[in-house]
Amino acid sequence: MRDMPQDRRPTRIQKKNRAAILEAALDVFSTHGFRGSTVDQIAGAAGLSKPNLLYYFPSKEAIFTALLSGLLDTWLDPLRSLNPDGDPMEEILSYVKRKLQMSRDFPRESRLFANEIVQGAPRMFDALSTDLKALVDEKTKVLEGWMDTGQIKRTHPHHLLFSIWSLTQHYADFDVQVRVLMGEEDPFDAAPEFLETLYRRLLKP
Amino acid sequence: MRDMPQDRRPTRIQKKNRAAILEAALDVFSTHGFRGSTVDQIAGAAGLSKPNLLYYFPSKEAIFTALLSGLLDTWLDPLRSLNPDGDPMEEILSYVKRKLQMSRDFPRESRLFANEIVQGAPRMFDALSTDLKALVDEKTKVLEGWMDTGQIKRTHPHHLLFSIWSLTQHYADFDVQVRVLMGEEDPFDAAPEFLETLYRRLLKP
DNA sequence: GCTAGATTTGACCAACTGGTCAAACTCACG
DNA sequence: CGTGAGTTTGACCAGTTGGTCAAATCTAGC
Repeated sequence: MRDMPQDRRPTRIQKKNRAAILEAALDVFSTHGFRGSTVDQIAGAAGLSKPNLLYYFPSKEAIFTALLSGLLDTWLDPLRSLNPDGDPMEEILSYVKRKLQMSRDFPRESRLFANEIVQGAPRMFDALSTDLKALVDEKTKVLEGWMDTGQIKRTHPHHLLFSIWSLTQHYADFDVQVRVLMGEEDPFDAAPEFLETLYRRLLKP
Repeated sequence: MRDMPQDRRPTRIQKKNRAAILEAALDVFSTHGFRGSTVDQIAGAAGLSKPNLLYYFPSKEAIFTALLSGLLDTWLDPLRSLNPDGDPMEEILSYVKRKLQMSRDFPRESRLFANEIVQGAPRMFDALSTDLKALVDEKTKVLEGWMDTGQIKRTHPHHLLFSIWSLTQHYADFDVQVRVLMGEEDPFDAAPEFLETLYRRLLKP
C-alpha cells in the first residue's frame, strides 16, 4: 500500500534499478551540478521513466544526498589509511599517489564534490564540519608529530593537506582545461613523478 | 525603435545599470553556476525588474558570456606579466604571490571560472583553446628556457603551471571547506609563506 | 515646458520542472 | 495457472523559468 519500495530486503529489480539510478545520477550531477540537473535527465540516463525513478527515490534531493553520503566515505578512505606508525615520507607519498589515482579513476566523484563545495556546500556542510573535520583534526596531529620528531620538515599541516587535495583533484576537476593545454600528452603520465618530486623536496628533513 | 540600448555611446544610466547587472551576475553566477541562477535573481540583486534587465542584455546567456569574456583578461594578467628577462625564481614566486592575492581579493571570479570548467567549460571552451592555450604555450617555453640554463630545477612546465593554479585558486574555490577545517585561523595568514617555501624547495637549482 | 528618445514596468506566454496518482502491467511463488 | 505484491506508466498539476510586449514613465536637450 506504500508508495515506495518496502524497507524489507530489496528485490532483484530494486537492487538493479537503485544502482542504475545512482550511477546515472553521478553522471548527471557531476557534470551539471544539482540545480543544473533534471530528474528527467537522470531517469533517461538510467533507462527509466521519471515516475518510475521517483518510485525508488522520493525526490531529486534524496537521490543527491544518497549519492553524496554513499560516496564520501570512499572519498576519504585514502586519508583515513594514513598510518601514524609508518614511515612518514612514504606514508605521505603513498597518500598523494592514491589521491592521484582516484582523480584518474573516479573523476566524476571528484567533480561531484567540487561542484558542491564551490557552490558553498549547501547540502554537505554538515558532513564537512563533522566527519571531515574530525578526520582532518586527527591526521593533522599525526603530521605535526612527524614534524616534531624531525622526520619531515616543518610546514603548516592544514596547508600541506590542502595542497595535496588541490594538486591531485585538479586533474579531475579541471580535466577539460588540463587536456586542452597538454594536447596529446596524457596528464597522468608525468603527474605522479611531478608530485612525488614536489613532496620529496618540500618535506625532506 | 530598437529594443535594446543603441550602439551609440552609452548614457549615464546605461553605464550604471550595465555595471550593476554585471556585478550582480558575478555574485549570483559564481555561487549557483549558470543553470542554477535565475534572471530574476540577478535582476533583484542589481535592483532592477526582470524586463528591465533584459532591456540591457538580450538574454541570460548574453550576461554570462559578457561577464566571462570581460573577466578572462584580468584573470590571465598575472601570467602574462611573467617576465622572461627577470630573475626566474623571483618571477615565479611573484606570480604565485599575485595569484594568491587574486584568490583572496577576487574569490567570486575564481569560483565563476571554476564552476564553468568543472562542468566541462561548455561556454568557455573556445577561449581556453585559443587565448589561454597561446599564452600557456608561450610561457611554458619561458619556463623551459630557465630550466635549460639551470636557473631553476627541471620539472614538467605544464604540471608546474597547473600546480600554481590549483594551489592558489583552491583557497577561493574551496573556501567553505578551508574555513571549516581551519576554524578561527585565517587561511591567508600562513598560505603565502607555505607556497613560497614550497616553490623555493621545488625549484632551487 | 515640450518632445523625442531612453527607460521602466505589469501582464502575459510557452516551455520546463519536480512531483502525484490511479490504473495497468509484471513477477515470484504457491 | 492464479493471485497479491512489486513495478511501470500516461496523464496530469502547480510552480518556476526565460523571455516578450505594449503601454507608461522618465530624461536630456532645445
